[in-house]
Amino acid sequence: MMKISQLAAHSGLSAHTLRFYEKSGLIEASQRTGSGYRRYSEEDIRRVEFVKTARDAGFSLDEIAQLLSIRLDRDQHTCEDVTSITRHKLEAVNEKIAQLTEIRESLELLLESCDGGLDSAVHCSIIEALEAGAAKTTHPNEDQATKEATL
Amino acid sequence: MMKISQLAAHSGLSAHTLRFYEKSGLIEASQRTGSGYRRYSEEDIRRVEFVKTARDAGFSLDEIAQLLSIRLDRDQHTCEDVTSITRHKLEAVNEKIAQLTEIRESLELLLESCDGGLDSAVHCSIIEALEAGAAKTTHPNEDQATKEATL
DNA sequence: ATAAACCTTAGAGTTATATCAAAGGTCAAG
DNA sequence: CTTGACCTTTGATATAACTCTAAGGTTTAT
Repeated sequence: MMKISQLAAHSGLSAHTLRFYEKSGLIEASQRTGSGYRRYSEEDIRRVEFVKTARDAGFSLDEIAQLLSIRLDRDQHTCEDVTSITRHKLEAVNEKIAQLTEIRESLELLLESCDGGLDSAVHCSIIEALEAGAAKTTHPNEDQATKEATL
Repeated sequence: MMKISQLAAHSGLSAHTLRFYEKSGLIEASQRTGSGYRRYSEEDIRRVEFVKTARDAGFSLDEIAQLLSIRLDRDQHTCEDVTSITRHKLEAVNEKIAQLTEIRESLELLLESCDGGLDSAVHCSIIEALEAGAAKTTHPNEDQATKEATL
């Protein structure tokens, strides 16, 4: 039976974060000492490790909550339930990467245009490019591009 | 001289956002009507366009504030000042992309391991992988990986 | 003249994920 | 028995960039 600081050291999550995850309904300490200290059982610890692993894999706390409820009640769920969450996550990640890649291209274009020298910025081509509205490198998707995939 | 809603339509930023940018010190309406309505001059409008373009290029509002102050006082700054901001941004974007790419790999690995069928998740290999601690695909960089590039 | 559409402000709320602070109770060692 | 490390709770703070609300004043068109 671990105390919270031991579990923190063991899991790589801070005691603060463990309490926060508990408040969020992700984990719990199945026992308390008489004075109210949390005691984590082996099972509790495995759950915390699951959360940590899922977090490292990129899942949000909400998604982890879904995965946990599947884990706790496996025979009422299908593999498809799990892959669905994972696929959606993967799509969101891919979308975010695509956005950032566009931004990277914008920035690289800006940098290419400017020597970066130590002389005055009076004719700095980056400033000029931003004044000329040179943001969108390629995609002219004004449609409903406001998706913004929160990730 | 435009009113705020006209500038909103023109710039693609909402009137709310324009007021928010003003409060943040990025832009202003150089005049007001007797009743207090904002009136934007051509110069004001160019500044708003600059902000919008820079935002679309991926700069944060803080970074845009820096760029604006350079733009307003070009001969007191060098191209290096501008490229420095841009390079740092590019580095942050690259780091974020690298993180997301690792996450993508984790997710793809998880998906590969699971058929995603409609049968019970009792033996779902994704759940099992998360229980086994299969998060980190490659990089074992435990060092100071807590950089977390806010972007 | 009245209704619709527009404008103003200050300030609160949102999202996600923590992180910290305050005020105090508990435990182990010397 | 005291000191220091640890634990508890509630609730505030942080980040970034909005987004919205409330309560009210203005403009324009019919």
